[in-house]
Amino acid sequence: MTRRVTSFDVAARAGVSQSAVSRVFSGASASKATVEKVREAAEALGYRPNVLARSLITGRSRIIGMVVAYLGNPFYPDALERFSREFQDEGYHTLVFTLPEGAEDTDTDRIIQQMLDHQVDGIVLASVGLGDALAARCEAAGIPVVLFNRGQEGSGLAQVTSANRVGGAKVADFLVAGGHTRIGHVAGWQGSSTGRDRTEGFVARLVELGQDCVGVEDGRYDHAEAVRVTDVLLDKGVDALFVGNDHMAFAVMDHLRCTLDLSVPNDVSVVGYDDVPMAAFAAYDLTTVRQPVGRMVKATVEALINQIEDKSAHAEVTEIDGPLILRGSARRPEGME
Amino acid sequence: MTRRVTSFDVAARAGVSQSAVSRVFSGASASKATVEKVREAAEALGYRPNVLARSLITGRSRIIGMVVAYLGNPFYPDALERFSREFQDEGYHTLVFTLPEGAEDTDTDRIIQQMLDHQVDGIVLASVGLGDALAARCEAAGIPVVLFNRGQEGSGLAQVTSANRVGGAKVADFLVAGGHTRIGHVAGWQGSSTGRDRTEGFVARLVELGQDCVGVEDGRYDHAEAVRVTDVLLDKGVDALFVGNDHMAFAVMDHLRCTLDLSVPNDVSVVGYDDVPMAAFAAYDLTTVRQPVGRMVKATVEALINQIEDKSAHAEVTEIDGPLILRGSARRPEGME
DNA sequence: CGTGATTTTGCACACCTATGCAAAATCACG
DNA sequence: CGTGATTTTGCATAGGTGTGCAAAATCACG
Repeated sequence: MTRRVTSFDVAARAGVSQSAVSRVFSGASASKATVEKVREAAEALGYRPNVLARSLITGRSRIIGMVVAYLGNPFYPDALERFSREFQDEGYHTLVFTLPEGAEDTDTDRIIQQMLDHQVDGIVLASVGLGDALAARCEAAGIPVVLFNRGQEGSGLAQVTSANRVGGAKVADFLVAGGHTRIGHVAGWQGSSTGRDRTEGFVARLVELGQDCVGVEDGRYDHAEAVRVTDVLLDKGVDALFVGNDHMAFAVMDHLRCTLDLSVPNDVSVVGYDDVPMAAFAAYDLTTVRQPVGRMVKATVEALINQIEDKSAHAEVTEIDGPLILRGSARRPEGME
Repeated sequence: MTRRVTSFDVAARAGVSQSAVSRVFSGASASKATVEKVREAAEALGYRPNVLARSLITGRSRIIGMVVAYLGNPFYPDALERFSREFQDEGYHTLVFTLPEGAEDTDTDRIIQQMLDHQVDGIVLASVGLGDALAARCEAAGIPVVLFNRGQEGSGLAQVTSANRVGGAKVADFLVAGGHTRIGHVAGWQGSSTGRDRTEGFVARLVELGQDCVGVEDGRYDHAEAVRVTDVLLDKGVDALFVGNDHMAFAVMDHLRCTLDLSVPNDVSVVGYDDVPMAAFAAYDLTTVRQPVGRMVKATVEALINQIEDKSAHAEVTEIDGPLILRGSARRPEGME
């Protein structure tokens, strides 16, 4: 294994000083002639700048810390893949941090320390399940943070979500227009902003339309829990269910159809939230509100990089609207294609 | 923003030299007394060793490069999450690299360069879709590599897969025992070892049992393609299908049931491979061969770390056996629970 | 206490690049 | 060509740690 080739080697061969080489590769000013000589020598020697040394001295690692929790919900892998691509295209890289199951404060602290240790330039918190404490600590550490698919009121943190309240309202409009009169809601986890917002927008619009929600039960973004509370709502005689995300909606549909032998949408209409790829599978054919992952990711990346490169850029709150995707799991209003 | 606290600061406060501090934190020998003093001073100042400086000098980053491609198949997010956890527990971290859609050689080169730039200590290639060229180049770069869920014969590379041939054979046994006489196969991508091995084990066992496979069609691990070739096989009058992975099996089942209005398993039995979480969903209730992700990941991590810490450790080829999980998508033999 | 064996410690340097500063070179222009 | 303005270049140092080497300290033991 031969020694690494350094900027000194290149300098020697090109007949210039090491700093000249450094300047060429870090984009500082240099004369045409030197740039040429250095490029040539570097090419010949196979030189590449040492990222570690560079980071050490500039204090910028070009690494983004990405904290994820439940990749079981297919919305997140999709997002993660896009994040990785986008960051790569911007010259950054993605260091993944996974929070253990029952994340304690001590775990949170460890994760943060590790991110600080690696001197990440920015952090994406990509999961509704992440506690407020984590976000607060990241902020306190002076590293730019963007919350993805998660809000936190009054925190002053940058955040990107879909228009959850509006989305909830769209579902209310749709179900009422479809002639449903006993509408229930398997809510997303009420400890999360997405869960609360969707519920809030949904219930508020129902009331505006002169209906009362027959029941709201927290499904906690969990399969088993969603099934359990579905039974509770069925006891109240619902004819339509708005479920807080697609992942739970699948469980609810399975339960209705396979366990209880009910028909969806004839006996009960089901509407989800997210529009994960699986929602389009024929077995579910789920009517749902689309979260525009692509645009959400782009907005997040942009916001984060802005903060990193221009420290004065202040935190922005972005909400991206998504359409209701009409499929077969919910009865459609007359004449609506 | 206050300056970082360095080993010199700690040394000053503890009344020792900087090297003493270094030794305490890198686990070298030191007297009880100094360890005590240094620990105390470090605690008081909130000192943490600078990972970059450390990596720069030791040449080891404690970062693992993880190359993934299609996170659309839920098998991989699951694996990724586990990898991240396992590596974290071992004091390593996971830098994610995503290959663009139509990965060209030039893309591959760029990824490799980026991994070299970051001086990753090891690499996990976690996707059947990754070309041989990538693996070869990683190897050539002198960095330990382990192929996850992907083999490459005669390459001398370490690899961890499930027992794909055996798994294929299990499916053959099961379908024949179930009384099927016209068995077809929607194969996994034949450009990948997993695809080929499953097919090989399956077909070989069928022949052993005195049956001929009615047809083998490459589904290329793709939804649309799987559906297309299913039609081809149906034209040949199959009464059972072994599908190369669960992801395709879902598409096949949707097509059979929802488009063609056939019954699974009454008209056609379907068996998959992977046992992703979704296979247990009631809508599919898919009989499938389980890939023991947990054990596969552990084996991969172990093999990689062995190679990293003991350069003399040579590449091992690990195959982990998984059971056939009986569910409702395929007719069961008499008396089999 | 004396002597040799062993452990602990500090010094100085290596790792590789970016950058402030002043000298050198180039340019513009009368 | 002369002079000042501007660009380019090299020198030297910083960034924070690990580690070989020799000196110092400790230990074992007669």
